[in-house]
Amino acid sequence: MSNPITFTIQKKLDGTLGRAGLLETPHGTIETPAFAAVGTKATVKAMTPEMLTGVGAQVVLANTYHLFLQPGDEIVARAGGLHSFMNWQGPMMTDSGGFQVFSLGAAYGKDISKITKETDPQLLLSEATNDPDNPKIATIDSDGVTFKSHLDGTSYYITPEKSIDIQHNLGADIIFAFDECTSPMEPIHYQREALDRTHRWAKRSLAHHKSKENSSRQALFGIVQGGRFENLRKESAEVLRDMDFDGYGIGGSFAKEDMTTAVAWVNAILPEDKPRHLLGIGEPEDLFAGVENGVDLFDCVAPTRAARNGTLYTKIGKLNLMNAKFVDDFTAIDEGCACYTCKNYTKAYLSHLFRAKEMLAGTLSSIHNLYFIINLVHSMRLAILDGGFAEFKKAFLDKYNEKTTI
RNA sequence: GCGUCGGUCGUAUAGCGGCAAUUACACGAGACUGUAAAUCUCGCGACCAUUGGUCUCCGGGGGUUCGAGUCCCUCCCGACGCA
Repeated sequence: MSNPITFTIQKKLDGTLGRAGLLETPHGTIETPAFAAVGTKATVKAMTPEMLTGVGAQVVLANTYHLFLQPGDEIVARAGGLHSFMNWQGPMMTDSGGFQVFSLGAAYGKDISKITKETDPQLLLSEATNDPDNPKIATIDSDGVTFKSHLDGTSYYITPEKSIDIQHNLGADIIFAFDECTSPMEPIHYQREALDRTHRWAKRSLAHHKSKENSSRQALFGIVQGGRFENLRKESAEVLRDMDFDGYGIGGSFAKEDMTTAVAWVNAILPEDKPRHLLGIGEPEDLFAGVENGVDLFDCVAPTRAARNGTLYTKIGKLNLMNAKFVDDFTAIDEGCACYTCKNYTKAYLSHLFRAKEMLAGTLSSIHNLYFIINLVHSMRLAILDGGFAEFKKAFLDKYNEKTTI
């Protein structure tokens, strides 16, 4: 049986874990490092597939939980799979629903997300803690997770096998094992327990996947967890390394300063010849840190969500287009940017679209932000290939972090 | 001319004796990292301050009251009705 994907390292970044490579999938080759556009519900919000291509997107990540609820994986299967359903012919991935274990569980109704700056011990809440004001809608047991649909309240029980079955119906080129994304606030005893569970689920996901014919055309990535703890992260990398996954995801939510170290611990252990995907990471400084530490793939909602909310990336930092000062600023969003939006529109126009609540605001902004982030990661790849990574990183970040008043 | 109902923070509203005063929108700022998100949070009379305080404030003027956006008188303005 042939492998669904092939990963080739083209060049390594000297003195680091970084590398540039080619990841061949049934729907095309991804040049890595690469940034995947997030299309949770089989659409990158506000964008058509043609726009995605125009922005340089190579791969789209959709979501198991959301598509299972709506429209249902059976419908997607009858449509011929995600690619034909959403008219995206390039490579695709699906997340397993593991993130929803976190976002609809421990994080539900709370002010914690993928990267948490808060280190307030008040937030040291165990997953087991139940806040009566915000009853979580995902509850974990040793076998799987009960989700109460955020759409209509119906309860569904998702096991590792169920997640794989759904992902087989969805038909992405790369799928992920069902895991538990934990909060960075969890104490070590809970991380230990959750990690053991994630490892059991990884094994079950893999066994179930391998038992199906789909495993010849869909690759399965196992997901490393372990919170902020070095011993757990390393153990997780070792345990998963010894299973026959096609690649690896690095998951968990982090305190800001923990992300880079966790990635470095893990990637020093994971097999070098398999691709690694850092789940849900996407701010420029984090992308540099990921690439240097051996990450090949990223995905993040930040560029598209921020875009819809009026925040645009530029070489000199982020801009909130809702600010009064942009109302009559007739310059491009990001001077010198080659994207469709920057070539054709001004800040004043985008500002007007946002204030007028016109849909095009989200579209034009998403085009720019996705182009910006995808192009940034692509530039990192080129810098690895031509040997100028360190210089590129310094030049970019110096300018990006320079607090300029516009 | 008579009668009725109304005039409150940019706009629209709430308020029926203890109010710097409700709500929405607008406005100002901030947040957003495997999408419960075209969303959310905060601010929106002024000046000090650490909790808090001082002043100004509900069309104008006068009055009743410990206390008035709220009650009374009067004037101005608007809508409607009758002439």
